[in-house]
Amino acid sequence: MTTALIQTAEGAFAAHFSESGLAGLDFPTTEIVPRTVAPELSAQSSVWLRLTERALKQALEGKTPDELPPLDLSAGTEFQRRVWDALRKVPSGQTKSYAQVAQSIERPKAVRAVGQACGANPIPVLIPCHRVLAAGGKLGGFSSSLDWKRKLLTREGAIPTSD
DNA sequence: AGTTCGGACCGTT
DNA sequence: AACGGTCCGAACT
Repeated sequence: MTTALIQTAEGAFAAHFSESGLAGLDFPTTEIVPRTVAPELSAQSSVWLRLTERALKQALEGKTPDELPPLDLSAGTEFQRRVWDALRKVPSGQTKSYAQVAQSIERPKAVRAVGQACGANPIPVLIPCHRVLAAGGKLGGFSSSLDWKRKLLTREGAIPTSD
């Protein structure tokens, strides 16, 4: 699993690639990244990196990425992958509640579990866990800072009702 | 209107 | 067995 940094206007994201695709994406950290020699990226990984970089930048502008790298979600459980798939179907500018997501995957009562699965999302931004709000249009939670959730939503034109 | 409380519910560790 | 990025209704302020 190799890691590469992606510079954006918002800071440096870390992208993790496995043999089968993009497996993780981390929000910029304030920590100083140790200056190690970048391991060589396989030819394939560098292609994926370009795709990731492009997609990420588009997403940060609130646009829908025109192409994503292959995603490696094999680390997730069946339930989680189902949630993540459902998230990917929520278009930019729109939002769903945790309950709505639960219904869309045929588990209407697994509301809190959906919340958990969102928090376990290894590829935020590209898998839009931020588009899931609490009932009544309230912001709800976010593993990384809520500021990110707000920022992403406003960029997409989905105005989280106050708060 | 807004807030707080208490249960019910389900997947993960 | 305990914990969540929840939800809903009831009972408050």
